[in-house]
Amino acid sequence: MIRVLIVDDHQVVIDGISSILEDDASIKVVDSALTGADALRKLEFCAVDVLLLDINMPEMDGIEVVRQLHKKGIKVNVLILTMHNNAQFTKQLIELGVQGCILKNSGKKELIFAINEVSQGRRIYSEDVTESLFDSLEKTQNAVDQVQLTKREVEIIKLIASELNTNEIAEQLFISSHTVDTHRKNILSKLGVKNLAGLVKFAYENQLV
Amino acid sequence: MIRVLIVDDHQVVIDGISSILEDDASIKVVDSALTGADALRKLEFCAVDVLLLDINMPEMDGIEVVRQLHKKGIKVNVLILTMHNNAQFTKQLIELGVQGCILKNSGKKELIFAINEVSQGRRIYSEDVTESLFDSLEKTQNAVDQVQLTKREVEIIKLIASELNTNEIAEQLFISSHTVDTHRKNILSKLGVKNLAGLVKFAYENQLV
DNA sequence: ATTATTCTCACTATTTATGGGTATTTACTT
DNA sequence: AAGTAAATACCCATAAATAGTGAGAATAAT
Repeated sequence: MIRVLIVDDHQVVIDGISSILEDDASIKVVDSALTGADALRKLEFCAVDVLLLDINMPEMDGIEVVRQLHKKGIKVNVLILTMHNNAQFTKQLIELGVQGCILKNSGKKELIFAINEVSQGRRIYSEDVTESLFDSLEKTQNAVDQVQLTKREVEIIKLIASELNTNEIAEQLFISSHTVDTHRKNILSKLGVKNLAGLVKFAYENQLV
Repeated sequence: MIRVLIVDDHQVVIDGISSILEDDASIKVVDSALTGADALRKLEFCAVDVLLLDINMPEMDGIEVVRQLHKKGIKVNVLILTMHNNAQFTKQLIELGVQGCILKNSGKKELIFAINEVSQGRRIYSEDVTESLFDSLEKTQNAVDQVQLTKREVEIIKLIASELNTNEIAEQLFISSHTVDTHRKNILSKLGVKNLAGLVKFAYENQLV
């Protein structure tokens, strides 16, 4: 028997999902909450296997709820319900260790299947979601080929990104610090960024780290 | 009929894969190459639907081959063959727009299926691979919770990462630049990093950007 | 009500980074 | 042989960041 707690700011959604899950003998909706705060409260006293969590909620959104769960040391399998399919968002969820994420327009079968998987500690991300994650990862590249950086410049970017200053880089490469300075200037102008921060950003977005 | 070009630095692997693919009527191995450079040469004159590409090769590795393909404007569906299952690596592949990636110890069926999918322009990443990608994404978080940053500090980190300097941040937040300076100092010491570069790195690794 | 944290501001001093030049040597291309 | 790109090096000047120290005011927590 899988005990589920439903969290959504709309009672109709809660009722709808409840009625769907009622049909399944292996799942029991033990409680529900209309706010994140309420969910956290109930999770402290109520044994729950799967937390069915809406993302878009006023005041405390789903992500914040998960963060609080971590802070309080409450361990529960989380299945996120979301309407949109944003990649940046998905990334965050995965990084938070959320077990699963399905779109709100998923069918009854998908929902029940997902709850079962998540309750076993397995990961479930609907195809649309992973697809959008891949898409977002794809975007980043390209820039490094657009900008004509020399080998030496790439080398120096990496060293800058690893927190070395001009002198340290000069020592490591056995060249004058003046030369490193020149390279820095050229890099900044080639990348069209204002300062070190922009440089490190570029390094990150182009996997030079 | 799917035309395949096999690239691997071991002739035995090429022969092995060839013999597997021979059994399938819809796939034809048109040629093979033992080095990345040779593969690039052959791709210019030979019509190929799917490039079956080994990653670990001396001199020019698979990733570099894909980069060169982009540079030369050669468009071909790439299916990567890999032995290990490294996440950082997978990320790079996805970012390069590689259609698929399967482990060398995959079975015959998986391989043929993957080639078919990739030839249609669809994406195929074996489960192990995506799993490891998820794992790596999960690791990054935590740090932001470990370090006790205040709201203001997080706010300032974001502004620094977007290439604003101290004065610009002060203007934007309607506070003195001295205050921003103090925050910067506290942030650097809390994060235990040496300079701006380390700060921006932290921002990136913790999705504060 | 008291404590603790956070946010705020200031001063000095030093180190680093940035922006503007110029110039030489090497290696590769045509 | 001439031209070009890359790596090297130096100068000057200014802007910005880092380090150290101290301290008042607002807020949240107990």
